[in-house]
Amino acid sequence: MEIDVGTRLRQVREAAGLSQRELARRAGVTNGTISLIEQNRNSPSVASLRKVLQGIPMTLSEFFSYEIPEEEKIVFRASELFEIASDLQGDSKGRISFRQVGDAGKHNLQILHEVYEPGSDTGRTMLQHVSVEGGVVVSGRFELTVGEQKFVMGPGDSYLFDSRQPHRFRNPFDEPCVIVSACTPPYL
Amino acid sequence: MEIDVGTRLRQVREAAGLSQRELARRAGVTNGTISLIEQNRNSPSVASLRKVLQGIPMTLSEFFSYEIPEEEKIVFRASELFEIASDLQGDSKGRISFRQVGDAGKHNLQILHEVYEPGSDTGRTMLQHVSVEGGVVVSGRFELTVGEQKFVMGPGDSYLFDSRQPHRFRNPFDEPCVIVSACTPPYL
DNA sequence: TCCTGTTGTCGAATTTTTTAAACGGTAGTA
DNA sequence: TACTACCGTTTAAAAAATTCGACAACAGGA
Repeated sequence: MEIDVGTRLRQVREAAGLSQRELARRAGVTNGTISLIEQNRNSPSVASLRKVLQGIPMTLSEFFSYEIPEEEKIVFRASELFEIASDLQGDSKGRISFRQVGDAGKHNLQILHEVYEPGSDTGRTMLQHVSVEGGVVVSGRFELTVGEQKFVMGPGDSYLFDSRQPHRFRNPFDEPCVIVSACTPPYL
Repeated sequence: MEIDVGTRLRQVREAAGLSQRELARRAGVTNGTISLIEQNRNSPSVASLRKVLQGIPMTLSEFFSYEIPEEEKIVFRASELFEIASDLQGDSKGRISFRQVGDAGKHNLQILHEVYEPGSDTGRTMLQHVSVEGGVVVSGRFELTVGEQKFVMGPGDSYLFDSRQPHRFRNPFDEPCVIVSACTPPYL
């Protein structure tokens, strides 16, 4: 369940030791606005909430990161891994398989069993998303491009980088490549 | 720097493979609203943005998590994986090897190449930490205990759970077991 | 070609948020 | 007791977001 925005704002404002008026002054809104938001009498626009949080200061992402734990399925058999959309192969000849462990969104951790067939390629338009990702090569070889850099990876080799850097996976070799990767937060 | 809300929404909507109307239907808003937001002609209220994201689905926190990139070492050769302290084997006979990819702390994502020799065990005092962890069995078998539940895992099987639940890894079989696992935030 | 369904955009009316200014309450000081 | 300074709340007008309905563009099928 999610706590309401008003209560959350009151929490963070008070944690910052600010009065409604003081925060309003720093944020460039009126104190009335903050009062109404905290009472959940209106739902702030993103624009104004952003301004308000700049007065704390706090990012929108931090503001909204409050969740509760829960029980879930734990073990997923080899056959139960969920094949996620891989229509991103673009101009690639070989197939790419992305099989996901469990519900990545719920846990904020995405673990994939990836198979790159010979000739496969995530495409010339580089991937980019807001995550951190890494992996270990289980078998085969592949070519990893991150930003301007190219790497050829083999069994036991591994990588870890900020996914905001443009990246691309390609298997120009003649044997399939198997990787176990992790990504947080998940990339759909 | 931050990308604008409209562009971001368009990104995630298209990544989800939804049209404006389809997303609108799922979210319970009108397509016009989504059109205007994506053009940055208005700044959605938190209430409506939340509704829209539920149609994706995506949390507000995820939606707003985009920040600035950085340069780092990316690739770690098989020989470069760092063996982290494994004095937790307790009463275990076989050795456990935890080899970490890169600097887990920096990226908030810990990826391990783990080898459980026959007879190895993380110990009777169950592990517990504030993380989410998951992994895929590359070869061999092992026994996973989470809370009250016990699982025997084989090649291709995987797991994903909240590490606050007490857990234990054990290899009572007569062949080594290799796992690639991920944990966020890292568990030292 | 026409028909049908879909796409994203746009204008006018409606609804909601934001502002600006006032209100009552509390605490400290003289 | 006043006075001052601050607190959070409230109200009516102004501003902005949302809806509703229509529009043009495009694609596929008959």
